[in-house]
Amino acid sequence: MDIKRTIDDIDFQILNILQKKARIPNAEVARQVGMAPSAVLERIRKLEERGIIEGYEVRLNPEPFGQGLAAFVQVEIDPATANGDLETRLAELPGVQELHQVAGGDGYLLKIRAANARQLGQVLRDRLLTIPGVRSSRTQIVLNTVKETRRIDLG
Amino acid sequence: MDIKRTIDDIDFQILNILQKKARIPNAEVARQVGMAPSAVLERIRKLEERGIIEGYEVRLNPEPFGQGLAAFVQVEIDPATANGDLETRLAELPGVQELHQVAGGDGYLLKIRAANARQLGQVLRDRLLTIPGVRSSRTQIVLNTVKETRRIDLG
DNA sequence: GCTGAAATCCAAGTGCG
DNA sequence: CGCACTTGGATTTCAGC
Repeated sequence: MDIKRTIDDIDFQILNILQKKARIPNAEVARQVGMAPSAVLERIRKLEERGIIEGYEVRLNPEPFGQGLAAFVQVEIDPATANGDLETRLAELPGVQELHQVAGGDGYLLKIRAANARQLGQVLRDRLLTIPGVRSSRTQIVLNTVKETRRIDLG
Repeated sequence: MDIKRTIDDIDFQILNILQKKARIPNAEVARQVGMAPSAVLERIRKLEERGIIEGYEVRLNPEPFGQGLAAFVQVEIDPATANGDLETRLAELPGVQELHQVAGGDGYLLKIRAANARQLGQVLRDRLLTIPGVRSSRTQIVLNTVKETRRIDLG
Protein backbone atom coordinates (compact mmCIF):
# COMPACT_ATOMS: atom_id res chain seq x y z
CA MET A 1 0.00 0.00 0.00
CA ASP A 2 1.66 3.16 -1.23
CA ILE A 3 -0.23 5.68 0.84
CA LYS A 4 -0.06 3.64 3.98
CA ARG A 5 3.72 3.57 4.09
CA THR A 6 3.63 7.28 4.69
CA ILE A 7 1.26 7.08 7.64
CA ASP A 8 3.44 6.76 10.70
CA ASP A 9 2.75 5.90 14.32
CA ILE A 10 1.94 9.45 15.31
CA ASP A 11 -0.57 9.76 12.48
CA PHE A 12 -2.22 6.60 13.72
CA GLN A 13 -2.38 8.00 17.23
CA ILE A 14 -3.91 11.21 15.96
CA LEU A 15 -6.49 9.36 13.87
CA ASN A 16 -7.38 7.12 16.78
CA ILE A 17 -7.95 10.11 19.00
CA LEU A 18 -10.14 11.73 16.36
CA GLN A 19 -12.05 8.50 15.81
CA LYS A 20 -13.02 8.52 19.48
CA LYS A 21 -14.03 12.17 19.61
CA ALA A 22 -13.50 14.40 16.62
CA ARG A 23 -14.67 17.69 18.06
CA ILE A 24 -11.83 18.42 20.45
CA PRO A 25 -9.26 21.21 20.29
CA ASN A 26 -6.15 20.60 18.29
CA ALA A 27 -4.10 21.49 21.34
CA GLU A 28 -5.70 18.63 23.23
CA VAL A 29 -4.73 16.19 20.49
CA ALA A 30 -1.20 17.58 20.67
CA ARG A 31 -1.07 16.98 24.39
CA GLN A 32 -2.17 13.38 24.02
CA VAL A 33 0.46 12.57 21.42
CA GLY A 34 3.12 14.62 23.19
CA MET A 35 3.88 17.08 20.42
CA ALA A 36 3.63 20.77 19.74
CA PRO A 37 0.20 21.92 18.55
CA SER A 38 1.57 23.37 15.34
CA ALA A 39 3.12 20.04 14.38
CA VAL A 40 -0.14 18.21 14.98
CA LEU A 41 -2.09 20.81 13.06
CA GLU A 42 0.22 20.36 10.11
CA ARG A 43 -0.19 16.59 10.22
CA ILE A 44 -3.95 16.80 10.33
CA ARG A 45 -3.96 19.25 7.47
CA LYS A 46 -1.88 16.87 5.37
CA LEU A 47 -4.07 13.91 6.22
CA GLU A 48 -7.01 15.94 4.98
CA GLU A 49 -5.20 16.99 1.81
CA ARG A 50 -4.22 13.44 1.01
CA GLY A 51 -7.81 12.30 1.34
CA ILE A 52 -7.10 10.05 4.30
CA ILE A 53 -9.37 12.18 6.45
CA GLU A 54 -12.55 12.70 4.41
CA GLY A 55 -14.45 14.84 6.87
CA TYR A 56 -15.92 15.23 10.32
CA GLU A 57 -19.46 14.22 11.23
CA VAL A 58 -21.79 14.57 14.13
CA ARG A 59 -23.50 11.31 15.05
CA LEU A 60 -27.17 11.98 15.73
CA ASN A 61 -29.69 9.76 17.46
CA PRO A 62 -32.18 8.98 14.66
CA GLU A 63 -35.11 8.37 17.03
CA PRO A 64 -36.07 11.99 17.81
CA PHE A 65 -36.07 12.85 14.12
CA GLY A 66 -38.56 10.22 13.08
CA GLN A 67 -35.94 7.90 11.66
CA GLY A 68 -35.99 5.24 14.31
CA LEU A 69 -36.62 2.37 11.92
CA ALA A 70 -33.82 1.06 9.69
CA ALA A 71 -34.11 -1.34 6.79
CA PHE A 72 -31.99 -2.84 4.05
CA VAL A 73 -33.58 -3.09 0.63
CA GLN A 74 -32.38 -5.28 -2.21
CA VAL A 75 -33.28 -3.49 -5.40
CA GLU A 76 -33.33 -5.51 -8.62
CA ILE A 77 -32.78 -3.59 -11.80
CA ASP A 78 -34.05 -4.15 -15.30
CA PRO A 79 -31.16 -2.96 -17.46
CA ALA A 80 -33.46 -2.58 -20.46
CA THR A 81 -35.58 0.15 -18.89
CA ALA A 82 -33.01 1.72 -16.56
CA ASN A 83 -31.45 5.03 -17.49
CA GLY A 84 -28.60 7.19 -16.27
CA ASP A 85 -30.67 8.83 -13.58
CA LEU A 86 -31.30 5.61 -11.74
CA GLU A 87 -28.56 5.85 -9.14
CA THR A 88 -29.30 9.47 -8.45
CA ARG A 89 -32.98 8.80 -7.99
CA LEU A 90 -32.30 5.90 -5.65
CA ALA A 91 -29.84 7.93 -3.61
CA GLU A 92 -32.32 10.78 -3.27
CA LEU A 93 -35.18 8.74 -1.89
CA PRO A 94 -36.14 10.04 1.55
CA GLY A 95 -34.19 8.39 4.33
CA VAL A 96 -31.57 6.69 2.17
CA GLN A 97 -28.25 6.59 3.99
CA GLU A 98 -26.36 4.10 1.84
CA LEU A 99 -26.54 2.90 -1.73
CA HIS A 100 -24.24 0.15 -2.95
CA GLN A 101 -24.02 -1.66 -6.24
CA VAL A 102 -23.52 -5.31 -5.35
CA ALA A 103 -22.16 -8.29 -7.25
CA GLY A 104 -24.37 -11.16 -8.33
CA GLY A 105 -27.28 -9.91 -10.37
CA ASP A 106 -28.16 -6.43 -11.52
CA GLY A 107 -28.87 -5.14 -8.08
CA TYR A 108 -28.36 -2.46 -5.50
CA LEU A 109 -28.42 -2.62 -1.76
CA LEU A 110 -30.05 0.31 -0.03
CA LYS A 111 -29.89 1.27 3.62
CA ILE A 112 -32.87 3.40 4.47
CA ARG A 113 -34.44 4.95 7.55
CA ALA A 114 -38.03 5.89 8.32
CA ALA A 115 -40.26 6.60 11.29
CA ASN A 116 -42.08 3.26 11.16
CA ALA A 117 -43.02 0.37 8.92
CA ARG A 118 -46.02 2.12 7.44
CA GLN A 119 -43.99 5.09 6.34
CA LEU A 120 -41.26 2.87 4.99
CA GLY A 121 -43.84 0.94 3.00
CA GLN A 122 -45.11 4.17 1.53
CA VAL A 123 -41.67 5.21 0.34
CA LEU A 124 -41.04 1.81 -1.21
CA ARG A 125 -44.41 1.62 -2.97
CA ASP A 126 -44.85 5.21 -4.03
CA ARG A 127 -41.28 6.25 -4.62
CA LEU A 128 -38.94 3.33 -5.11
CA LEU A 129 -41.04 1.07 -7.30
CA THR A 130 -42.09 3.94 -9.55
CA ILE A 131 -38.52 4.67 -10.61
CA PRO A 132 -37.97 3.49 -14.19
CA GLY A 133 -35.64 0.52 -14.28
CA VAL A 134 -36.55 -0.79 -10.84
CA ARG A 135 -37.82 -4.32 -11.34
CA SER A 136 -38.44 -5.41 -7.78
CA SER A 137 -37.36 -4.98 -4.19
CA ARG A 138 -36.91 -7.15 -1.14
CA THR A 139 -36.80 -5.48 2.26
CA GLN A 140 -35.19 -6.60 5.48
CA ILE A 141 -36.40 -4.72 8.52
CA VAL A 142 -33.89 -4.13 11.30
CA LEU A 143 -35.24 -5.35 14.62
CA ASN A 144 -32.21 -4.43 16.65
CA THR A 145 -28.92 -2.76 15.84
CA VAL A 146 -26.10 -4.38 17.80
CA LYS A 147 -23.28 -2.35 16.28
CA GLU A 148 -23.21 0.60 13.91
CA THR A 149 -19.95 2.42 13.43
CA ARG A 150 -17.81 3.86 10.71
CA ARG A 151 -14.72 3.32 12.72
CA ILE A 152 -11.79 1.56 11.11
CA ASP A 153 -9.32 -0.61 12.99
CA LEU A 154 -5.99 1.16 12.69
CA GLY A 155 -2.80 -0.65 13.32
CA MET B 1 -42.62 12.78 19.53
CA ASP B 2 -41.84 13.93 23.03
CA ILE B 3 -38.20 14.76 22.57
CA LYS B 4 -38.69 16.40 19.23
CA ARG B 5 -41.08 19.02 20.52
CA THR B 6 -38.24 20.47 22.53
CA ILE B 7 -35.90 20.78 19.54
CA ASP B 8 -36.50 24.21 18.11
CA ASP B 9 -35.49 25.89 14.86
CA ILE B 10 -32.16 27.08 16.17
CA ASP B 11 -31.28 23.59 17.36
CA PHE B 12 -32.06 22.32 13.87
CA GLN B 13 -29.83 24.95 12.36
CA ILE B 14 -27.01 24.04 14.71
CA LEU B 15 -27.37 20.33 13.98
CA ASN B 16 -27.41 20.96 10.26
CA ILE B 17 -24.22 22.95 10.47
CA LEU B 18 -22.56 20.21 12.50
CA GLN B 19 -23.79 17.54 10.10
CA LYS B 20 -21.96 19.31 7.29
CA LYS B 21 -18.72 19.77 9.18
CA ALA B 22 -18.49 18.85 12.82
CA ARG B 23 -14.99 20.06 13.57
CA ILE B 24 -15.50 23.80 13.28
CA PRO B 25 -15.18 26.46 15.97
CA ASN B 26 -18.17 27.02 18.14
CA ALA B 27 -17.91 30.73 17.41
CA GLU B 28 -18.39 29.99 13.73
CA VAL B 29 -21.58 28.07 14.46
CA ALA B 30 -22.76 31.01 16.56
CA ARG B 31 -22.14 33.41 13.70
CA GLN B 32 -24.12 31.29 11.28
CA VAL B 33 -27.14 31.09 13.55
CA GLY B 34 -26.84 34.70 14.67
CA MET B 35 -26.43 34.12 18.38
CA ALA B 36 -23.83 34.61 21.07
CA PRO B 37 -21.24 31.82 21.28
CA SER B 38 -22.10 31.13 24.88
CA ALA B 39 -25.72 30.47 24.01
CA VAL B 40 -24.76 28.08 21.24
CA LEU B 41 -22.33 26.29 23.52
CA GLU B 42 -25.07 25.70 26.04
CA ARG B 43 -27.46 24.41 23.40
CA ILE B 44 -24.89 21.95 22.07
CA ARG B 45 -24.17 20.74 25.61
CA LYS B 46 -27.84 20.11 26.22
CA LEU B 47 -28.24 18.28 22.92
CA GLU B 48 -25.37 16.05 24.00
CA GLU B 49 -26.83 15.52 27.47
CA ARG B 50 -30.21 14.59 26.07
CA GLY B 51 -28.64 12.00 23.78
CA ILE B 52 -29.68 13.76 20.60
CA ILE B 53 -26.03 14.28 19.71
CA GLU B 54 -24.35 10.92 20.28
CA GLY B 55 -20.82 11.94 19.39
CA TYR B 56 -18.46 13.31 16.79
CA GLU B 57 -16.57 11.16 14.32
CA VAL B 58 -13.84 11.56 11.81
CA ARG B 59 -14.68 9.99 8.46
CA LEU B 60 -11.65 8.09 7.20
CA ASN B 61 -10.95 6.80 3.72
CA PRO B 62 -10.89 3.02 4.23
CA GLU B 63 -8.60 2.36 1.24
CA PRO B 64 -5.24 3.31 2.79
CA PHE B 65 -5.97 1.15 5.82
CA GLY B 66 -6.51 -2.05 3.89
CA GLN B 67 -10.28 -1.84 4.19
CA GLY B 68 -11.14 -0.93 0.63
CA LEU B 69 -13.53 -3.81 0.09
CA ALA B 70 -16.99 -3.73 1.66
CA ALA B 71 -19.47 -6.56 1.89
CA PHE B 72 -22.82 -7.38 3.45
CA VAL B 73 -23.15 -10.81 4.98
CA GLN B 74 -26.43 -12.52 5.83
CA VAL B 75 -25.74 -14.74 8.82
CA GLU B 76 -28.23 -17.49 9.58
CA ILE B 77 -28.37 -18.67 13.16
CA ASP B 78 -29.17 -22.04 14.63
CA PRO B 79 -30.97 -21.13 17.87
CA ALA B 80 -30.28 -24.59 19.30
CA THR B 81 -26.52 -24.18 19.32
CA ALA B 82 -26.24 -20.41 19.72
CA ASN B 83 -25.30 -18.97 23.09
CA GLY B 84 -25.22 -15.56 24.72
CA ASP B 85 -21.83 -14.66 23.30
CA LEU B 86 -22.99 -14.85 19.73
CA GLU B 87 -23.67 -11.18 19.14
CA THR B 88 -20.48 -10.13 20.83
CA ARG B 89 -18.42 -12.56 18.79
CA LEU B 90 -20.03 -11.40 15.55
CA ALA B 91 -19.49 -7.75 16.43
CA GLU B 92 -15.84 -8.37 17.23
CA LEU B 93 -14.93 -10.03 13.96
CA PRO B 94 -12.23 -8.02 12.22
CA GLY B 95 -13.64 -5.34 9.94
CA VAL B 96 -17.23 -5.47 11.18
CA GLN B 97 -18.77 -2.03 11.07
CA GLU B 98 -22.42 -2.90 11.48
CA LEU B 99 -24.38 -5.75 12.98
CA HIS B 100 -28.16 -5.81 12.78
CA GLN B 101 -30.69 -8.38 13.83
CA VAL B 102 -33.22 -8.55 11.00
CA ALA B 103 -36.77 -9.76 10.73
CA GLY B 104 -37.73 -12.86 8.79
CA GLY B 105 -35.73 -15.84 9.95
CA ASP B 106 -33.18 -16.16 12.69
CA GLY B 107 -30.63 -13.97 11.04
CA TYR B 108 -28.23 -11.12 11.29
CA LEU B 109 -26.97 -8.71 8.67
CA LEU B 110 -23.32 -7.81 8.92
CA LYS B 111 -21.49 -5.00 7.21
CA ILE B 112 -17.84 -5.83 7.01
CA ARG B 113 -14.68 -4.41 5.46
CA ALA B 114 -11.49 -6.09 4.33
CA ALA B 115 -8.54 -5.46 2.06
CA ASN B 116 -9.70 -7.77 -0.73
CA ALA B 117 -11.86 -10.78 -1.50
CA ARG B 118 -9.26 -13.29 -0.39
CA GLN B 119 -8.91 -11.73 3.03
CA LEU B 120 -12.66 -11.43 3.40
CA GLY B 121 -13.02 -15.09 2.52
CA GLN B 122 -10.52 -15.95 5.19
CA VAL B 123 -12.43 -14.08 7.86
CA LEU B 124 -15.69 -15.69 6.85
CA ARG B 125 -14.29 -19.22 6.71
CA ASP B 126 -11.92 -19.16 9.66
CA ARG B 127 -13.70 -16.78 11.98
CA LEU B 128 -17.37 -16.37 11.18
CA LEU B 129 -18.33 -19.94 10.39
CA THR B 130 -16.49 -21.30 13.41
CA ILE B 131 -18.63 -19.34 15.85
CA PRO B 132 -21.04 -21.70 17.62
CA GLY B 133 -24.59 -21.04 16.51
CA VAL B 134 -23.70 -19.78 13.04
CA ARG B 135 -25.50 -22.04 10.59
CA SER B 136 -24.58 -20.44 7.30
CA SER B 137 -23.74 -17.17 5.59
CA ARG B 138 -24.45 -15.49 2.31
CA THR B 139 -22.17 -12.66 1.19
CA GLN B 140 -22.84 -9.76 -1.11
CA ILE B 141 -19.71 -8.00 -2.30
CA VAL B 142 -19.95 -4.26 -2.87
CA LEU B 143 -18.77 -3.34 -6.35
CA ASN B 144 -19.37 0.35 -6.01
CA THR B 145 -20.61 2.58 -3.22
CA VAL B 146 -22.82 5.33 -4.60
CA LYS B 147 -23.77 6.87 -1.27
CA GLU B 148 -22.62 6.24 2.29
CA THR B 149 -23.63 8.71 4.94
CA ARG B 150 -24.95 8.79 8.46
CA ARG B 151 -26.65 12.07 7.85
CA ILE B 152 -30.28 12.46 8.81
CA ASP B 153 -32.71 14.74 7.02
CA LEU B 154 -33.74 17.33 9.59
CA GLY B 155 -36.80 19.28 8.98
C1' DG C 1 -32.25 31.24 27.98
C1' DC C 2 -29.80 35.00 26.05
C1' DT C 3 -26.20 38.66 26.19
C1' DG C 4 -21.88 40.74 27.04
C1' DA C 5 -17.51 41.04 29.40
C1' DA C 6 -13.24 39.00 31.26
C1' DA C 7 -9.75 35.67 31.76
C1' DT C 8 -7.81 31.82 29.87
C1' DC C 9 -6.68 29.22 26.13
C1' DC C 10 -6.30 28.04 21.12
C1' DA C 11 -5.47 28.62 15.97
C1' DA C 12 -2.58 29.24 12.50
C1' DG C 13 1.27 31.44 10.40
C1' DT C 14 6.50 32.32 10.53
C1' DG C 15 11.24 31.55 11.08
C1' DC C 16 14.59 28.66 12.82
C1' DG C 17 16.90 24.34 13.46
C1' DC D 1 9.53 17.70 10.09
C1' DG D 2 9.15 19.63 14.56
C1' DC D 3 9.39 23.56 17.89
C1' DA D 4 8.91 28.26 19.84
C1' DC D 5 6.76 32.41 19.40
C1' DT D 6 3.08 35.64 18.33
C1' DT D 7 -1.29 37.88 17.41
C1' DG D 8 -5.85 37.65 16.50
C1' DG D 9 -9.55 34.98 17.70
C1' DA D 10 -12.09 31.33 20.42
C1' DT D 11 -13.62 29.12 24.65
C1' DT D 12 -15.84 29.19 28.81
C1' DT D 13 -17.70 31.11 32.90
C1' DC D 14 -20.62 34.27 35.18
C1' DA D 15 -23.40 38.30 36.33
C1' DG D 16 -27.53 40.47 35.03
C1' DC D 17 -31.79 40.62 32.91
